Amino acid sequence: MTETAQTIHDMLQRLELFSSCSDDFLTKISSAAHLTTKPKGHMLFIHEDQADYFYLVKSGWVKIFRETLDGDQAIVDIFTNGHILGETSIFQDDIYPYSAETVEPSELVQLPLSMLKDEIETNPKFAMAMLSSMARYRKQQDQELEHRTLQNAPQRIGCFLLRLTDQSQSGGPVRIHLPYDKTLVASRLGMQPETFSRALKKLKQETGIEVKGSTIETDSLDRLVRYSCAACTSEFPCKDLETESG
Amino acid sequence: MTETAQTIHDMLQRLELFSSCSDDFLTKISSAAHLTTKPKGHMLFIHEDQADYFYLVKSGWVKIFRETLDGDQAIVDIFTNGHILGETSIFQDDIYPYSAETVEPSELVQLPLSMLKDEIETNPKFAMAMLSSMARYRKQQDQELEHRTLQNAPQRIGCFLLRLTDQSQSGGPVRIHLPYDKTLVASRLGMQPETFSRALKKLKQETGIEVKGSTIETDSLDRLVRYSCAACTSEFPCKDLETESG
DNA sequence: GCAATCAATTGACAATAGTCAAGGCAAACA
DNA sequence: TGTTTGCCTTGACTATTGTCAATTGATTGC
Repeated sequence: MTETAQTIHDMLQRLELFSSCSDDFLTKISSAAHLTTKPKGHMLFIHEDQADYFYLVKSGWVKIFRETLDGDQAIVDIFTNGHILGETSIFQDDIYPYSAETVEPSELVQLPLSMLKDEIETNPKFAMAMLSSMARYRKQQDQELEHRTLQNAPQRIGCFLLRLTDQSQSGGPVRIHLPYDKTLVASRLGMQPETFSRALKKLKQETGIEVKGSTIETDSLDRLVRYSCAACTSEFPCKDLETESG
Repeated sequence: MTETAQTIHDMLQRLELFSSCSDDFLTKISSAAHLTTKPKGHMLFIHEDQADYFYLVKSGWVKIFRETLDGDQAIVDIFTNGHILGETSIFQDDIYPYSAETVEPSELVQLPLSMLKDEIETNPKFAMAMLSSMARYRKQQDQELEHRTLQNAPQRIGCFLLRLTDQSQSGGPVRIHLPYDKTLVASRLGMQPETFSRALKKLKQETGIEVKGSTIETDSLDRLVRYSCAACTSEFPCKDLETESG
């Protein structure tokens, strides 16, 4: 096994999704995989293209989105470390259901869908893990839709910030760093950049957070939680909102 | 096998999701199932309750939703004939991820989750069918989120109406009947009843549809498609938007 | 048949978010 | 160092949607 293959093997092994896979399988798929570094703005695949590979994000950020004929786009999600994307195309006649593009310089592992399909069909535990991952993702997307329905712009931003924090540690001062452009955060939350800018200002007034460029600080998350989670059906800290799948 | 069990058996057999299941399994789960008729407004289960059963809708309509402490609710989806709901709780520690309530008088089949779990773990083809169903549903929810982002109220209504039509037959006059209250359609589309009422009026002006109570008529779908699908990433007719799973 | 109830519509107004245009700021580059 | 570029902010305005209140309309039950 090459050094790269070994690296990929170790990465996969650490993912919960692949925890039920044999070492043989991991070795085989790792050998067929490619690890690449892509600059910001690289298209991984396009909506409705023929799908032969799925991707694992090693580092960086990748947005998945769809766009209308006149260039308007809706961002479905933005993934980072340990998330996979494009894998659902094996259930969609090998057609990608969305487009994917790096939004920061990113390290990506390209893996053959055919081997994933084989493994699902032959390893019941893996199929179960896959189902589990999809159910978790689905719940997350349901919540996303809920937020669009019940939360206004400042609340959606507050919720976004909270999800960037380590929710296990509460109390005490917190520093949050936006992982990518504000314009992109805006789009991820379904609003215009101008709205984002003004809504962040409002959030500052309402919760006393400090905004310095792409860093947000606050003495305590309390006020942020009270303000943002008021219009939500889940209580803070939101559980089950982590998933590897995309 | 009782007569009811036989009825349920036959229903399940006709669903794509269960097409890979043995007759033995269908007989077994049908015998453990209950077929009930519920009036409008009956709660099937509540968000975060312990989940022991999943449900199949035989007729009528069931909304799945979540609500905040102050009673605001977000409707995730509304299901009818042949759709199942509550089944994802087996991947969520046997906790229902949303609440479910009938919105029309409905015939429902209550089925034990434990047997579903067994079948997934022992029948790889069924696991695959389950994955397939979830992937399809996921794509549909992604599109729902996209619509909230890109479409305005009249367009969302137009799109909703189009999805109620038989999209294979095009051209010629069409009559569409709203399957439940306008208030509920509004909520399903993430808007207030007042907004729905005004948006429907606007849609009428823009596309020439005729609105009489809960019946909508038009000489041709052309104008409706042109107006509603302009802000969408999929072209009409939208494929892959049908699923049995919920 | 009539009251009661709930759904739906409408008007007037408020709040929220989007659009367009103009600057400001900061990182990157020559 | 100065310029360029792209991101971000701000102002002024518009559009869309929400809110509250009143009314109409339709359906149900007595």
